[in-house]
Amino acid sequence: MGISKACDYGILVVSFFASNPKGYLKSKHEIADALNLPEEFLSKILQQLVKNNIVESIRGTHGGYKLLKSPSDISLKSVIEVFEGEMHMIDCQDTNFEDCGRQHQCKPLQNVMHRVENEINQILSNVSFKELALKGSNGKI
Amino acid sequence: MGISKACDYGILVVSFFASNPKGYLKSKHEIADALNLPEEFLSKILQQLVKNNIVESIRGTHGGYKLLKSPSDISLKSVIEVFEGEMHMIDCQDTNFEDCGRQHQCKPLQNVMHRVENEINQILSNVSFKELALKGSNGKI
DNA sequence: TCGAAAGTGGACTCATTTTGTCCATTATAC
DNA sequence: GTATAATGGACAAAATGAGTCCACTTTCGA
Repeated sequence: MGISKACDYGILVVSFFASNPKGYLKSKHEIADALNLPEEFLSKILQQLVKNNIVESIRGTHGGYKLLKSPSDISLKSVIEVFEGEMHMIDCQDTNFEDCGRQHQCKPLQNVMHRVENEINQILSNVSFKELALKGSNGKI
Repeated sequence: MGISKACDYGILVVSFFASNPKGYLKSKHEIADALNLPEEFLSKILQQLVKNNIVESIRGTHGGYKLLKSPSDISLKSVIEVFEGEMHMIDCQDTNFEDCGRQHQCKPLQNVMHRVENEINQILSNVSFKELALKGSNGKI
């Protein structure tokens, strides 16, 4: 249980924007520099954040990226799901259990697991990037 | 976010024992059969459960595995940690941030993340295998 | 005491995913 | 038009996950 590096970096990036004034625009290169991330990998991460309407991209000279929403409107859950997809404690999401050959044995297990998933999702929904903003002046120490 | 197959199977195995009478002893082969799991892979899973004092193994003819503790004394958290280790939302557990080159930027991020980790651990601790036992007679449908 | 049943553990394979990199293309400002 | 910057596809190396194989040890029972 844990998140991928991509997701980790993604959270860091959003948190970086969140700790700066509204509309703060930075190029991929500047972000990579500020956060010490591999630039080309960061590229992919930013693209995913753009696709998922968390970050906006501006092309051309003086282009870059900025937040599309207010930090308080971005939940930790929403950013994690960009990179990890929806949380599923257990693999088997079958409603028909013929496939796994376990018939209905895991049904009660699933019920509890789904309850746990919901509880965890609740926690992640309730953390916003207002809270996750890097403290310190302009996100720099 | 999710658990590995090994962990999934591990939970299933413990839940299988939990749904049977105290002292219920089954061989690897029988368990693999009952739960439709690859036998040699199950072997590794059982070994880890043994190492972590969740399951007891008995060697030799008429040997097998059985629970070491009462289902109500085995938490979901304890079994997940056998296979996934301690939950760490984020990779960086450094107290000195020189390594990642991000200085103290992720410090506040870490604080929130650790709070989230604790909350999730709380949830997983509060689910026991008494609750996770397969319903139905003797765990069979 | 020997053989069958059963757990142990190391080495190994194979596929998938993760973590990147490279670069040609497109868009924009000056 | 040229410099700057994002886009996206292809590629590659490394790590991880899932599972297998097998030689070994332990124990029971005939």
